[in-house]
Amino acid sequence: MRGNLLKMSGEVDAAAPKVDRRRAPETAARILDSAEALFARRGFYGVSLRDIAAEAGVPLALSHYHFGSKENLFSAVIERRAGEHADGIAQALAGAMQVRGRARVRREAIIGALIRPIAQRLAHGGPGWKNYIRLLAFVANHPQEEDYVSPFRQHYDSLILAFVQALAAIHPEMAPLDVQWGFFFYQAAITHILVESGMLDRQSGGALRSDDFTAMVERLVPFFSAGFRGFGARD
Amino acid sequence: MRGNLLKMSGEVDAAAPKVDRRRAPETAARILDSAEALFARRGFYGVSLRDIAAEAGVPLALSHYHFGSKENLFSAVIERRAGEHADGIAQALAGAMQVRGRARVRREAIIGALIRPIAQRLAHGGPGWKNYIRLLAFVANHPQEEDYVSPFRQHYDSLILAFVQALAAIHPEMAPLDVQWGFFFYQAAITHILVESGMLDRQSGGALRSDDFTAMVERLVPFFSAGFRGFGARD
DNA sequence: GTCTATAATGGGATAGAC
DNA sequence: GTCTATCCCATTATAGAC
Repeated sequence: MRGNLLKMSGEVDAAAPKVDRRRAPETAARILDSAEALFARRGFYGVSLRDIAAEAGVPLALSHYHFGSKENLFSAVIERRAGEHADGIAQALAGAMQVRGRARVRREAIIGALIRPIAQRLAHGGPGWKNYIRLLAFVANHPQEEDYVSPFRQHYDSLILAFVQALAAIHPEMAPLDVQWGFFFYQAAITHILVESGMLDRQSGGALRSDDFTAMVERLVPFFSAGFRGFGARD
Repeated sequence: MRGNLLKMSGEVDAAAPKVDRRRAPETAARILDSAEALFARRGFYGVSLRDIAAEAGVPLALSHYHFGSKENLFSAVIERRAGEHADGIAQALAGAMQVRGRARVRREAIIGALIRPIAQRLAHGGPGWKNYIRLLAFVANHPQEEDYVSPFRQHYDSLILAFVQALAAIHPEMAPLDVQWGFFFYQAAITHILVESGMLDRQSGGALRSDDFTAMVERLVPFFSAGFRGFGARD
């Protein structure tokens, strides 16, 4: 109704106002960024591909062109950063396992090796990393039977196992199952904290802020380290 | 096509096979039960009113007749048990505040007063209570800006505040903000544990079960009690 | 209060021009 | 690679018979 009548004017529209953004990688990245941000806030079912495309400023069809389906897009969001994220934590753990000294010092190094790389990325990784970490926590709080959770599981289960083994190694006086329970409590707390539900901010009347990760880490490590003492860890 | 042709036979269908379930309260309760179970597993957006009606064995229209909208139904699910649930916890806290003895004993009484009534309902409250508690944890892990979260907030914020004040009262040697951080960590861990994401079961290879709430409570209370010692609580 | 039918909208996905 | 238009189905919600 509009284009056909003007077709005959040929290629005169050289100085077209529309930017030429025929660059697939950039477009795909924009879609991933938007999906990351929206999935992190409202979950897999709470976001439509239309929402994501609108946020990215691209037509709906491009999300299908680049990723095929909504589930694939979700997986791609996880995959984009999973390796780098897990590697950073694994390196921190490796460093912590070299720490020598009293049991308490070594234990706190290991405990800190999980949360410190995460806090670092939250503070200096930019908005993409913030959204990614929030999304990971969000997914970890969902039933693991859900299909879309599987890419998350594959990357992080072995990582957690390595932490439990490292703690068990420096605490031979503890029952291994108690080590596992303790680390599960720690992991559980982190998982809730990182979704930034806003509960702490509200309940404290603003005195404590759940996005003040520096303050949070400084409390988290000694608190959970002391928790292991409650299970008979020597110091 | 079917009913009209037989209409003339009058009221001979006295022994009709279909049960007369013209009892609104029972039907409404069935819808609430199904909604509770499904929302607890897949969240607000992950469940359709069709899913709920099918699970309840009632026509779709009845969910609108009894509750008006999906959001209202969600609120009704929360409201049905919120008072009884919160009262049980408040009573447990009141009992814990009467406990005398060493600081550690009194502190563990308060810490246990949050999780014990919940574990009790999980063990003996029947499937409805199990689903309800899982749903509460699920909601607590969602951004508090979401509209459907507000009925949750209204019931539980003041409850948590009472716990923090009770702990602060028996630990005047602690900085009040540290008490608040510690209880937030505790609450955060519980919030993740109660969604039963299945992480513990998988990571432990089945050695630990996140639905073994008796074992969990016996570990949870001493662990988090010890955590407060890491913040300088006397024992 | 219950139930069938349908309205009205939004969802994921695709065809085909450019 | 990009974009418009559209298919087809699921969704919430309502109208109206019983």
